[in-house]
Amino acid sequence: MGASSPSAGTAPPSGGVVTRFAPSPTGFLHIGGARTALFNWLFARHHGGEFRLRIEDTDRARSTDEAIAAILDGMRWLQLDWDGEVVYQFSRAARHAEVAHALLDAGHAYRCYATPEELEAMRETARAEKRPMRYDGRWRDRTDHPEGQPHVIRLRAPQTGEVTIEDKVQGPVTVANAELDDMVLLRSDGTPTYMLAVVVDDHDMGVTHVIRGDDHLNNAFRQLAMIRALGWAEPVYAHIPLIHGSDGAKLSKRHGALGVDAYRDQLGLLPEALENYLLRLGWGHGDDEFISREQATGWFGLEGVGRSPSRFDMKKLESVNGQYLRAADDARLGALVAPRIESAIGRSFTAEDQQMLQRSMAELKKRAPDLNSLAGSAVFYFRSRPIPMDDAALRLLAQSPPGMLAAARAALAAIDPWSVEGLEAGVKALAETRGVKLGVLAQPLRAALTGAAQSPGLFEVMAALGRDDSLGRIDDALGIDLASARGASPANETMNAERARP
RNA sequence: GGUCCCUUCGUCUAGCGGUCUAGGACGUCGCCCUUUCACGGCGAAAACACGGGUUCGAUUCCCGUAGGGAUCACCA
Repeated sequence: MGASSPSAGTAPPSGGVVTRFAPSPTGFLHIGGARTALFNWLFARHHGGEFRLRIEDTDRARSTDEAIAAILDGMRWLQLDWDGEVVYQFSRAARHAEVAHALLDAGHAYRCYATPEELEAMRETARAEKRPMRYDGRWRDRTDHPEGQPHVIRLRAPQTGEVTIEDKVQGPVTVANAELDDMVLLRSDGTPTYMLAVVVDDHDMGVTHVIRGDDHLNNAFRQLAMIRALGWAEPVYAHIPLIHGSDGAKLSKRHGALGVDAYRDQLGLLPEALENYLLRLGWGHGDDEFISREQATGWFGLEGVGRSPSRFDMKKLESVNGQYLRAADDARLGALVAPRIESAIGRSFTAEDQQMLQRSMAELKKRAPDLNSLAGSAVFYFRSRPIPMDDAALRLLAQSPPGMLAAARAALAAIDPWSVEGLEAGVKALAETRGVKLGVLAQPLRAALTGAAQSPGLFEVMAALGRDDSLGRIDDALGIDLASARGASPANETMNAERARP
């Protein structure tokens, strides 16, 4: 487990807004968690307050260090910086127990000796009668406590009346106290339950606004009962709707829900794109689609958060990503894409490669929806001869009128200087003398030079490749036995083929 | 099943009683640009779940119905 932090950290600031993101480290930082974190971050920053991070690792069996690392990594990637030290909930178990015992001493809690079998029996009858399972309070008023027997500590919750939460997103939500039972605060092994831990930690950390998924809305009523018994300040609640999959059900692995690391590595997204997409999912500011972090910080408010769950749309995310990709700095893109290409071609980049890559970005980024596609579209520059041909390229070569490529090769060999203008003039002249459209010449050339059917402008490609490599690649293509090449080629391994889809 | 929540184009949303013959974006389709694919430009199809109220007037307010969702542990 990670570093311990027995105290909840810095003292609660006076008056300011304090939000928190409190994931349990039982898996990666998923998309819903990322959005919750983003909303909390934005709300805190908007109000000039604090945004804290707490790892809820009280479930010892399911919490892992890998998950903690993944969550922190994801937060950093999304640039959701938190204030103060990370609070590890497990390390605060003693404080949680202390509060539970204070509640016990004050008569707001009691010891319950019901056995697991008794509880299971209660569950059975509840099921049979189609009622929700509720602890029947059999130890609530008993004083004949068996000495030394295992027991839990339960909250003595109000049984009549009702509670209303003025939720900032959901509005006022009222539930009858009769619907709630006496929840367990301290387990029989003395460890705190989640219900106890959140309340105590939120209080000790000075959290003023609890912004979380609305799967916690029901919990809020029970937590409020505890807060009131303790006489602590009640936080403002805002329960945001969950993100659903395309079928409308809560997003899960079944929908290919991935950790944010996968959005970065496998899907090749830019963090600002994911952030923008997540922000617009369930929140809006007029017709604005592209919102910078500065604008978001200035505009964000709980009033803008929708009350109905929204569906995750990969297509739109990709589109947003494409927009950010086109706007991104070429040097930055080159740096992000380089490792992907290096692993594809199996060698490290030289300084020259770096420059070539960076120069190619301006054109390539216009047609790439993500970093993987971008890498895939740039990789042909760095392949060593003979370069692999994909099926579409082979088809282009096969369909090209006989002699066309050879004629083009001859014309190109005579071109001087080897520049975009010179190349364009030469090839266009040849097309004219041959009486064919430019495309008839350009397509087989494109295939020969790039191994693909799509690429940036042909003349730019040739200019970048240089005379020797360009001519060499054409010679290689001329030598391909097209009759047997198709299908037998091991070469249609584009990076896109390796790209994982959610 | 109990409780709670939700319901505008396929999707994300704008709309906060009259400006709505309902706006934007993604996706889809068509056209233009063009050496390919994109990018870009132009255009099209596409929604207020249903039924009652309230009101001079409902997409906007209220109530039902239907549909969807969340939650019902000594998990978090």
